Amino acid sequence: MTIPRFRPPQQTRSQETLDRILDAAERVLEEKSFSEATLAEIVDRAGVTVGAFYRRFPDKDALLHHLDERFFAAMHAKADDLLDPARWQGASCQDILSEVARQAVDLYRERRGVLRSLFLRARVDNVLRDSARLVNSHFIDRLHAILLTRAADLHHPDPARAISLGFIVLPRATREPFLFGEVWPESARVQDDELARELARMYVAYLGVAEPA
Amino acid sequence: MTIPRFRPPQQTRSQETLDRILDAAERVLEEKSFSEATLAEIVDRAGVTVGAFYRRFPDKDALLHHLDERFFAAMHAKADDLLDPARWQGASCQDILSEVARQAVDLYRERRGVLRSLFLRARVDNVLRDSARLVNSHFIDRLHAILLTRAADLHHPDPARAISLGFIVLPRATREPFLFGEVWPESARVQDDELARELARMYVAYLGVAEPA
DNA sequence: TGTACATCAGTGAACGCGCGTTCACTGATGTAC
DNA sequence: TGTACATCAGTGAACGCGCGTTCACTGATGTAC
Repeated sequence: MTIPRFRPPQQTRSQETLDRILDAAERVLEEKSFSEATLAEIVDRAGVTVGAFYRRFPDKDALLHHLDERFFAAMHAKADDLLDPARWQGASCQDILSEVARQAVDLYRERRGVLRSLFLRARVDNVLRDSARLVNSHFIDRLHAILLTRAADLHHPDPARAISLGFIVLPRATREPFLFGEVWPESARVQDDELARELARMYVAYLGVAEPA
Repeated sequence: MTIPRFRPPQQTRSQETLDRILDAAERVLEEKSFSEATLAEIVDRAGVTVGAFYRRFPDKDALLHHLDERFFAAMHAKADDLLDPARWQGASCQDILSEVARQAVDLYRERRGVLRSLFLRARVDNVLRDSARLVNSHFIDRLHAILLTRAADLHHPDPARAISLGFIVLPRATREPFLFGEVWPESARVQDDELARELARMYVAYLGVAEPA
């Protein structure tokens, strides 16, 4: 696994080219895996030629690493915003987890392309795997900080652990159809709203939140 | 998507060769994706040459379709066995779902290689996608048949739907780390036993099974 | 129970296509005086 | 405010490697009489 390198642009012209390449790449990745997506197609959509690509990136892999940096910076910020304790003063577990589930569904629907490629590549690329772990770790820490102040309401024998496990299950259950397609029969198809609602319900039930009287 | 073709062997010698190729393929797929796995490596491990491969299969894709047939036949049989109503006479939801969760974890650990390839390919190959849907449909039907006789115990507003959704979440939550690797930090790592136990607990809690007094 | 012939099984060198990468070149932008 | 020069940005044809696929061939197995 090579450390991703990247030559920063010196002129505004090249910054625009760079953005166009990255945007084009994301668009191609909506439909194709990273190895199916050819450089020819990407630069074509960006309206440049291969030479322009290799002026910015040492190789094709570096493109993915660059998408990774952009993406995980955004995710980190999202964790800070969504799971800010101040935001949830006086809110119930139910309130919090409903919103978390909804955000998760939206995220995976909107950025399925990049996410699929980053996710699959993380299996064999240590750089990508580590950044995924870091951001997941960040989310779990912040969720703990919020929910554990409500630990008295949770009837699971090990609330801290249950918060972690529940938060592992949530994205797994959410992203699969967006990233890899629907393998369930028609009758078991789920719309976004129902999915978010029921996953939140499942999480809440699992934690053993006391029913409001 | 082409219909998979397969020339059946006429001599026992060639049946052995065929088995060796399939076994070798499964072994290679433990570590690599289907496109990373080269025919050269597969036939090498099988101790034959490419020509022997092309005597049996029209192309590389047909290999995956053949693995698919073997695998989904086995899964169908497993559904019949595991979810046989007679087997669960007098058992609680808790009993049933614990066993289902345990079996799911075992399955995905043991057959991760083939499953990963079949799963990823199902996104773009209608034949594979349809056989996945069929077997999933079969599992859900049988689970309904068993659990709905206990519907009176379930406090979820729509028990039938909850059974379906819970059974969609279960394999999603189970297979991800086996098929695609662990993207969670050390502290959130889960062993097989705990995973199976907690997923069963989650499923039961979600259905709203009445606590035993 | 041999013998002749047809069919099946398997070999491995050669082919060719796709795709990432290179490189000699042209044009654009910035800088020194 | 021009002019000369250096550096940056981008072009696109050509290269080469990897890998799926083909094919002329040898050897093994079955069948008819």
